Amino acid sequence: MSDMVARYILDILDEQGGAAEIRRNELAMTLGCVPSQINYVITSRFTPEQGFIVESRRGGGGYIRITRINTTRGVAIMHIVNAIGSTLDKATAEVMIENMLTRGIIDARTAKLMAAAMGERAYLGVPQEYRDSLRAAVFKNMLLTLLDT
Amino acid sequence: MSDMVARYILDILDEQGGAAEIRRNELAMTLGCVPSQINYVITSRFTPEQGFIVESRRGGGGYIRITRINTTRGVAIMHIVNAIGSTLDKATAEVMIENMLTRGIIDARTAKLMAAAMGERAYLGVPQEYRDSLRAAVFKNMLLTLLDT
DNA sequence: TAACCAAGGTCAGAGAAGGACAAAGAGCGT
DNA sequence: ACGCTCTTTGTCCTTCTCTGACCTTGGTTA
Repeated sequence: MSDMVARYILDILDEQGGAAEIRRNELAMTLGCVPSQINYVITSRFTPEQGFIVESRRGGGGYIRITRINTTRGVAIMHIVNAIGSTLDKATAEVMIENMLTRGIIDARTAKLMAAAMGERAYLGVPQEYRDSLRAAVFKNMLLTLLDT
Repeated sequence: MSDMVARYILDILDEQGGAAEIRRNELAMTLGCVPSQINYVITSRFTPEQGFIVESRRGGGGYIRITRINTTRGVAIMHIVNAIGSTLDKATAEVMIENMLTRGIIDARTAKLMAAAMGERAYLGVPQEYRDSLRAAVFKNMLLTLLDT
């Protein structure tokens, strides 16, 4: 089933040149599965890690939009994302940011912004043991959106 | 429907350079919706939070005037920083970011980046009770760096 | 001034999507 | 058989939208 759903989405992605907008319930109907199956497929096979961006909206006229990322910049970023484990200390983050800056993957302002989000000051209220994993998550999240631009 | 109404208003706003004056019933008629729909759209998408001022008048010759606000960057940013308390939930952060975007304080990429750092997904491993205060700290930190760019 | 008409405002309730998560199932390697 | 991972499903939740009944305010007119 999951394969079918995934293939269906990939087909649209190909037809539409990298962007697919679906309506969850509708798709579930046409493919004959429960709606949450769509969520499962998306969260398991269309993750940012695998090169996709997913946006969605609830309520009337809601949708799920899936976009494929492709640029070389994207590849570089994915590389970095993959290199980050479940934790990330400030120093390492800073090296990575600096690295991206010199490689032209990000501009100076973006670098500053990211560095700010990694700074120790931002995590003052958080117990030591959570800081680095949190930092990793925030950093990954930010990187992934860079794919979009 | 809401999208249509919003787009219609935004179009006028652009044409008129930041100010749109509409008549509720008339607009509802031309767009084919109930009058209160107009109110809904305005209260949900043209809030002060999002950078708009709305004035209106009832009775004969009544109107609704929507104006886009435009302050200088630094002031605006400080305003936002000050508006953030010790905690910040995701929804509020998103509204603020959207607001900054529409006001031209930040560009689309920056907005996405910041939104990513605010996203619930980034805080999955963190106990609920720390998330919002952490988010507030990260957000403020990022905002402050925007000041010197 | 009282009565009336013309706007716009409020609010609650129904409906329309999508999201999160837990429980159960299916396959597979050891 | 056991444990692990990936799937499938269902239930409950949150967000966003739409509508209608009723309210308030501002002009107009007799």
